[in-house]
Formats: sequence, C-alpha cells, structure tokens
Amino acid sequence: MYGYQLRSEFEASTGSTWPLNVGQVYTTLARLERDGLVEPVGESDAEGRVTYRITDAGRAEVAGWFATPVNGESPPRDELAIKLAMALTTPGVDTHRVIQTQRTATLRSLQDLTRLKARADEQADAAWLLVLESMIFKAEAEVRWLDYCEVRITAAPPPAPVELPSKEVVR
Amino acid sequence: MYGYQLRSEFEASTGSTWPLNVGQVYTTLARLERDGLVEPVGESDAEGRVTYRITDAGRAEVAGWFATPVNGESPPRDELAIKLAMALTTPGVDTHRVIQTQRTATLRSLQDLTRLKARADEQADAAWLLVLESMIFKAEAEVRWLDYCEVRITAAPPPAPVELPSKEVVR
DNA sequence: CGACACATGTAACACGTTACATGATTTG
DNA sequence: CAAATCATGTAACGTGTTACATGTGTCG
Repeated sequence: MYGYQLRSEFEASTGSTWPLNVGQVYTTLARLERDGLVEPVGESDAEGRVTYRITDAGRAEVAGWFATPVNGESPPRDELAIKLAMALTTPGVDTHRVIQTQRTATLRSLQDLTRLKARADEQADAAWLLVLESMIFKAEAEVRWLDYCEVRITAAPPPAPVELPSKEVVR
Repeated sequence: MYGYQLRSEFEASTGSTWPLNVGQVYTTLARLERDGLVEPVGESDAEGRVTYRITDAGRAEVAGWFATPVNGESPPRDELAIKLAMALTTPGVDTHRVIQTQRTATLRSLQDLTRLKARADEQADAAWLLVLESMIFKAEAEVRWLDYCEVRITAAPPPAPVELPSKEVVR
C-alpha cells in the first residue's frame, strides 16, 4: 500500500474515531524502511503514489511480535494507580474526592464506548470491535478497582500523618 | 529534597522493584525547573547537594492533576488489544495460539505480582501496595478478557477470508 | 476560478531513557 | 589504598506527534 491509502483504511475501520495525522504515516513508513522492515516497490507511479511492500525481515518481525506475549508494563506506568497512591500519601489531598471524580469520568467514558460499540456492531469491523470491547472491559475493571480502593481506604484511615519537613532520609 | 535522595526514597518504597536510573531524576528535575514548577533552594551545600523546593506554580499543577480525571487513553494504544485485532484480521496467524501464549504469560506475571504483594503487605507501604493491587486487578481483567475473546472467536469463525491483493481502496 | 480531496514529505519538539563523565566521601 | 557509595550532571537516541510546505487533480 501507499501512505495515504494506509491512513484511509485506518480511518475507515475506526469510523473516524482515533484521528491519525497523515504525516505520522510517512514518518513511520520512513523509519520502517530505515530498519529494513519495509521497502518501496518501484518509484512513485503516475499519480505520484509510492507503494510499499513488507520485506522478509518485516515478516519475521511481525511473526515475532505475534509469538511474544505483551509484558504488562514493568515498571508500571499506570497514571491512575500512581495518582491514587500519591493522593493517599500526600497530606491535604482528599482521596475520596479524587476517586469520585475519576469514577464519574470513567463511567461517562464507558457510556461513550458502549455507544461506539453499538455503531461498530452494525459496521461489523471485527478488529475495531475487538479493540473497543477491550476498552470496555478495562473501563469496567477500573470502576471495580476504584470501588475496592474506596472501601480499602475508608476502612483503614491514613496510616498516621507523616512528618514531611524533617526526616533524615538517606542512610 | 535533592536528586539522589528522591531516587533513594523511591527505591526504598518500591523495594527495588521498578528500577530507576538516577540520571533520569536529574533530567526530570531540570525540566521541572525549566517549567518553573520547582526551584533550587540556594546553591549546592557543603556535601555538594542541591536541594529543590516546589513552587506555587508547581503546587497548582499538582492540585490540577489531582482534580482532573485520567482520560483512559484516547486514542487507545493498548498493544494487546491491537495485537489480537491484527491477529484476527491477518491471514495465516493462529489467533488461538496468540491468546494462549498471552494467557499463560499474564498468569505467570499475576503470580509474581501476588508474591510482591505479600512482601508489600509486610512492609506496609500504602502507596506501593496500591499500585501493586492495581496491577493485579488489571492482570485479572486481562485474563477475563482473553477468555471472553477466545469464546467470541471460536463461536464466530473468521468472517469469510478477506481478499487482500485486489481491493480498490481509496475513493 | 476557487475550494477541496489526494498525495507526499520535512522540520521540529517533548519526553522517556540510557550511557557516560566527574568528583567527594566512606569503608573494608 | 582500593572499592563502593554518594552525588551531580550531560550528550545522545528513539519514538510519538504536530505544524507546515508543496504539488496535482477534480468539481461546483
């Protein structure tokens, strides 16, 4: 395929959710070519299009990707978890409020996702549908986790206020 | 605090899981100072330490961060979901195998996490514990999602093989 | 004609991350 | 004394991302 085409396919399948800057397609294509995973087939054609083709190395890379499990983020960069952890240990932050704010936001996005899913169901794009369902699962899990946290922290109140200023730390 | 100290605290609280390169502390500190969120208090002291202090702007930033919900990744960059979606639509990929590989990997990491949690429970570091629990919740949700996907794709077999090569795409 | 879709590409930035350089101080 | 720890910092890279530059073809 050529760059513009890749973008078109993508936009079509995601129903123009998930905006994708065309420029990024070209930068990525260039980087893939640099790494030998992809190669241009001939020069630009009459309409100025430059078609690319996957190489053997590229195929190997893809195969490897499919064969290798995704290692769930180590170290953990989960912003929400970190935020809650920080809220809990930072004096003067209403953790309860933070949780509630997040909860309503997550519920709202869950609604949006459900709406999108309905659209995707009609459209019958299996790939995009799968991604959406994954997001729904995640959002639901997030709500469950938030509820769990709430119980957890109301049960065990802040573990004695920390004294920040003094505290000789290292050694 | 000063840079080295920040790193020490961090390592201590995460039990030396989550390795953190010291250099990163200094680059980050420098960038925070550049943005006026943090400022050095005086020059380097006798032992060569440079202490930093949060500014009002920094405090405001933090407050804003706590008040704003995390918007769950839009566009969705979930590698696993994308991988499965691609597996489903790429001819010649055994989606079943991909799911199984991931499933065992996730279960294994779930074990590790549980072990870590036991350690954290003794250590009683509330923040780190919370992060760990979040990861456990996520891992469990992932397994559930994988099981759901498996049922989903064995129930509805690949939606008629796609013809790749032809397909006039744009327009 | 002027606007819009098609099509390609480049320059630039921020951020996360690492490897390396440099010294002072402690400790076996 | 040598090795380890404490402590700071810089140069560099890769990637995701955007804004911009440029040109062709189509259509109301």
